[in-house]
Amino acid sequence: MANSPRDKKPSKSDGTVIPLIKGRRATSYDVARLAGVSQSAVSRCFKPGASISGKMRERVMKAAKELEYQPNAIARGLITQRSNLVAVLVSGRLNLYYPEVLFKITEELAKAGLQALLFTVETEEDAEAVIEQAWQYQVDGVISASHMSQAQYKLLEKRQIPVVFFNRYFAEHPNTVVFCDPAEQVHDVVKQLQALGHRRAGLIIGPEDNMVSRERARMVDESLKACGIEKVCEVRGDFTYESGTSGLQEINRQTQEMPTAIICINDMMAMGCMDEARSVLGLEVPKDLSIVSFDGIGMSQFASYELTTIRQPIGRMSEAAVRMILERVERPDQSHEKRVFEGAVIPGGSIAQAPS
Amino acid sequence: MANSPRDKKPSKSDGTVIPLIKGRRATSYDVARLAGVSQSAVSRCFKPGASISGKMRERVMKAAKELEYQPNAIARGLITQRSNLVAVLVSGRLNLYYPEVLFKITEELAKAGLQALLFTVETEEDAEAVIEQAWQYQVDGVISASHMSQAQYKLLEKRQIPVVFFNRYFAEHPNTVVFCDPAEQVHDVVKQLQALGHRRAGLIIGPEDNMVSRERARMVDESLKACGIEKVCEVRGDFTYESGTSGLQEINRQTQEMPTAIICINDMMAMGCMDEARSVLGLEVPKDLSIVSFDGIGMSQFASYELTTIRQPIGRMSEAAVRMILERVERPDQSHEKRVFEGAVIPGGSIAQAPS
DNA sequence: AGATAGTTTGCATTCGAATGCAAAAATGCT
DNA sequence: AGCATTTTTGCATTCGAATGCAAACTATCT
Repeated sequence: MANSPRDKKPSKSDGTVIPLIKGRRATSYDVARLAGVSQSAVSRCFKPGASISGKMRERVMKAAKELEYQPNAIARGLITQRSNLVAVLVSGRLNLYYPEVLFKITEELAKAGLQALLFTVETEEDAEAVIEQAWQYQVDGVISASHMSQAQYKLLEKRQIPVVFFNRYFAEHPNTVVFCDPAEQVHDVVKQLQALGHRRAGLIIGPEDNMVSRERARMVDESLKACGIEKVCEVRGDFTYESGTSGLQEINRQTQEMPTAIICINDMMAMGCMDEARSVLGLEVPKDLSIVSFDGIGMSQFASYELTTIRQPIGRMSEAAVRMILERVERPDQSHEKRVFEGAVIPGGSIAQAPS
Repeated sequence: MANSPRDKKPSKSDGTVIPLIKGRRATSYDVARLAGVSQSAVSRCFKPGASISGKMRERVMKAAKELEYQPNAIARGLITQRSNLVAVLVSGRLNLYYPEVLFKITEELAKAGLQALLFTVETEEDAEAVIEQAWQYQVDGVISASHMSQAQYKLLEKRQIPVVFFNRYFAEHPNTVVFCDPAEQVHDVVKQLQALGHRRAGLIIGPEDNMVSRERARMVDESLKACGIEKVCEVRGDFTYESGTSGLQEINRQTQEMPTAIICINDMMAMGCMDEARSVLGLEVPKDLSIVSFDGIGMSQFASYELTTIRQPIGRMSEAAVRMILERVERPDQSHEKRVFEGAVIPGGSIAQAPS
């Protein structure tokens, strides 16, 4: 066993370097042979901070360049127990909040030298399968912006895979979270509505099991109460545009007299709501109906909508999520942290004086 | 060397199974030990179609379940030379065509047991870095829906990494491609414009280096010529909403008299264009200005826009792309294939009789 | 120069699963 | 039962990089 395994490969024993067989990629052994050094030296050249002399580094790098050598991340992962892969769980549903988050997170991960392994998750059953997949791939961490049950979270915890929740968390459990708390802004916006003479509002909320929706709805309820605005109706949607349109119809059906303001729990539904109001119910927005919402996705500011909405600082939140995953990977036993960002009101053109 | 390496791990030599040290994941050796079989047997149990008896499978599976064993995809990848990872290159720019494609592709990959390694690419320099990353991760293939130079493609080819291009290709090179060719539909739409009395059209195209834009523009030019519609103006955008708004402004500036129809090379720009026409230039769409475009993204059918657009069958195209990657991975020497899908006109409310 | 401390380097082993080969077991056939 | 086949199983090795340890250098100081 004194010989390196590579010596069994076709190579003249006199040390002459033979060309790589077509398609085989250069390994650290190939580079070592060409540079006339040991494989360990090659390895160390590619490890920042390793003990290596300038001369050696130069020789190795030259050989590496010649062979177009790049360390094999898979093999590295095997030995270091770090894959540098992070599973990112998002919903594929057409709620355009997700792509924005996803792209931001991917970018931030890339900056930190990590790769995003993308999973789309629609239900908790999906999450089940996804978690197993992620586990097989030895992901260093999981950023979850989509469904995940408590049991599933516990499983990941037990397996010591750090999880960062993006805009969701389990109150009963310590967990690492990035969150946007728009309480303040909700209050501002509702006060604005009040000042504009609104006394009756409708609410379009999200799925029952969705925590963001529940929280936002709670804040809205509180603020409405505090401002003396009556909630005349509450209907449930699923965050999509379509459920915004049907939501408004539903409100229209359930009330004898339409409320003067609609609060939607996310922008997509608000857009559906606005379109429905204008093109089907023949209402003018904001003259006849004011609409406000949450998220502040890019689209919400298109001239057709110009929503008054409460923006989440997605960029900062994504950055935070990646930082936190990194930290938890480095120091898994560190205690959990919750980073809560404020929202910000984007004053749009979707609210106005209440009609009399 | 007669002992399995695992025997060096803390385990009583009498064969008693000791509990896993906290956090260490079970390996095939652990399962083998617990089940009293060899590691190879365990491995074979998880390989579909391997030669194994029912009794053996049962025993192993029981032990595997107990230890929550799942094969380590990283280690497997190392020995099989297949990572089951596919790099997906998209643009992170706010062109909402990408998220749709991305989510579809991810879903299809998952069905085939592959994982999407997500990369956002804005420029060819980005592509450079991304290709190196992908190479390090031993991806089995690349699906590129974003920037990639010919040199970069050649590099991947040389490294024997199959590439499937999504809506782009190099004419000078054999390559595997999924493409949407809307020539027929362009002709239909332009004829419709003609029938509606349009004689002067403006064109908002995409970046010069973008092949989809070039091709679409070429088809539009041809059809316009064939239908006797004059192209009064052509301005360049970058596929974003904003470049649609500024594009229309530019057209307004460049022409003494506005054209009666605008053809946008993608939906996002068309939406910007439409909003600008309505809210800034005070034009009614479609009464004063007809707008048509390409892609058929979800948003384009929102009631505020209802674009007449030429849809790409993204679902089928994504499925095809994944199939093709799989095929090329299985049989790398197979000749290339180009799958060309027709577009489909979505008749919207964004065109009407030309004003006199 | 010689002793000492500090760097660099190479050796050998390790990560966890897959697989060619040969041995062992099960099956079929006379 | 005896022999030939076929199917299962285990052994030993392999994939490619990282790393603890000891050996081989360098640099420093007296």
